[in-house]
Amino acid sequence: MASRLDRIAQQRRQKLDRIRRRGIEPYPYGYHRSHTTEQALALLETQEERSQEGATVSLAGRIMANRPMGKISFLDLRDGSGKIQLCLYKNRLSEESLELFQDLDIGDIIGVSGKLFRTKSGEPTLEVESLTLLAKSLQPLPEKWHGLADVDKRYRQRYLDLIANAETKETFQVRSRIIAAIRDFLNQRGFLEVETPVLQPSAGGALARPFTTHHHALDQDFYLRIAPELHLKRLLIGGFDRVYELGRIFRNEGVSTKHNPEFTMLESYEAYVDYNDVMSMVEEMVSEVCQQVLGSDKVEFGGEIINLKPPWQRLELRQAIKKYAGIDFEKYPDADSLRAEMLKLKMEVDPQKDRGRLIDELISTFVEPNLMQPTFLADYPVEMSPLAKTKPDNDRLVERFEAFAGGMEIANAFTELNDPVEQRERFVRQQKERQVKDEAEETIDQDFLLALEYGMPPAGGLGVGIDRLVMLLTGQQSIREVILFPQLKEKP
RNA sequence: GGGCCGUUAGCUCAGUUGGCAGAGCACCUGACUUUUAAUCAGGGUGUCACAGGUUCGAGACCUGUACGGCCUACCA
Repeated sequence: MASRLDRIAQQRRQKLDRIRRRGIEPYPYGYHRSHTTEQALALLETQEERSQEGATVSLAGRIMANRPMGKISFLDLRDGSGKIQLCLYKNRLSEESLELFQDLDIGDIIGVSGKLFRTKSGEPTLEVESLTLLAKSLQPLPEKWHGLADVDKRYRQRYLDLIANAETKETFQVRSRIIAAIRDFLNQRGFLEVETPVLQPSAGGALARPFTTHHHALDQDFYLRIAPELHLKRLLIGGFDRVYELGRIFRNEGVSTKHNPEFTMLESYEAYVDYNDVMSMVEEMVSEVCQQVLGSDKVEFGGEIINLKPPWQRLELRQAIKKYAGIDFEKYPDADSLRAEMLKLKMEVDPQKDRGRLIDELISTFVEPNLMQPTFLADYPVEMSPLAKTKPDNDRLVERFEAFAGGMEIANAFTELNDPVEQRERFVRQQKERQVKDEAEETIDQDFLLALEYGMPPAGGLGVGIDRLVMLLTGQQSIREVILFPQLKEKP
């Protein structure tokens, strides 16, 4: 709503008008800078080493501070690479530049050229000889010393957060490097990066409520994908032996410090390996990425030092739940008996939950919070994992593991089920159970089942929650701190 | 969904027992030729989130609403 313009914005608009009246374009099309501020600092050092005269350089960036000292003004200029001090001698500037300077504010984006020197106190400085306005700022920046602390504002106006808080900028630079390092790791191992549909006629590969949308020309409803899994497996069938996708997926569920409705997932599939091989790959990948991005394979998270160096602890799920909850789920082969046992622990148990979900609750309540150091939990009940292959000697368990660190689940992987008949049975059983409980009906991806019938090589598949991995490596306790524009409720 | 906490100037925050709306930074005016959280002198720029209620009087107390945070619940 266009309410009353505040005082500062009004003053700045007046300055903007004055600048225009003098025939200066306040939003020109470009500026040729010769150096970034970082390069300029390096150049000054080189000049000093060789005792050279300062050459003229041109820089561009945002004015971050102004310290007028009578006939001299010192400004801080910031660009993407860093910042440098500017020095303006008012009596050495042209009248035109001087007039322009009077109408500049902190926050304006300018181009400057002049010679580099060092002040008495040793500060690298550019003496401004010419001054060009590149963009007039009409809004005051957040305060320079305390920065921007209002969490709501930091997320809704992330650009201000990035300007005001160096740590925020650093977090997202690290995020970018983590993702690049993951790509490097997988590419070097011969994985092919692919892209599969976000819009899907049936949302499979995970059990989560999807977002729905509609395509007008086709007059057809679509789901936003909740996982890329079923399409990536089609590519294994098509003959790509190693594929991965790094992309956004969407789940229409709760929002919390560990959940955002859209988040970034890595999924990889490798033919002719099983979940043990994937386990080795995960610990190598995470520790190598960490080493490459942070220069260490240890990170601090929630006040604890987490050592990501392989090998990670391996624990059978059954033993882990025994250890932390005192329940051996193998002794309770159905939901009712397991629920009764959980009630003895004074857990509030949802009577709707099936055995798989009860076990999941045991994991998240008792086990997950204890897994600060990286740990693989292995061998999950088949009810929890309809896409995973059962163990050769036990058809109630599947070859699946989840990786935990910092008390969070960061990866999920299994030996992929490639028996088309069994896969169909598992889907049908799952669908029946869901219908009994009157949950949203899930359509079976018939096209995927058809694809499986052509033969999928035995394979190990992996899913990694990139946002949570970034949280772990940057020490952030909220997923909103590692997503540039997290989902928030619209302000009225 | 439930519980607790928060919302005061552009930003960061005070505001006592209910009694004239405050500070620092930013901004405006002036001084200052090596400052760097520059300094000095002067200036307060506000729908106290919103809507009701109690009261002679509400930023404060009560009720409701919105948004946010934390916890919890939900969640392959």
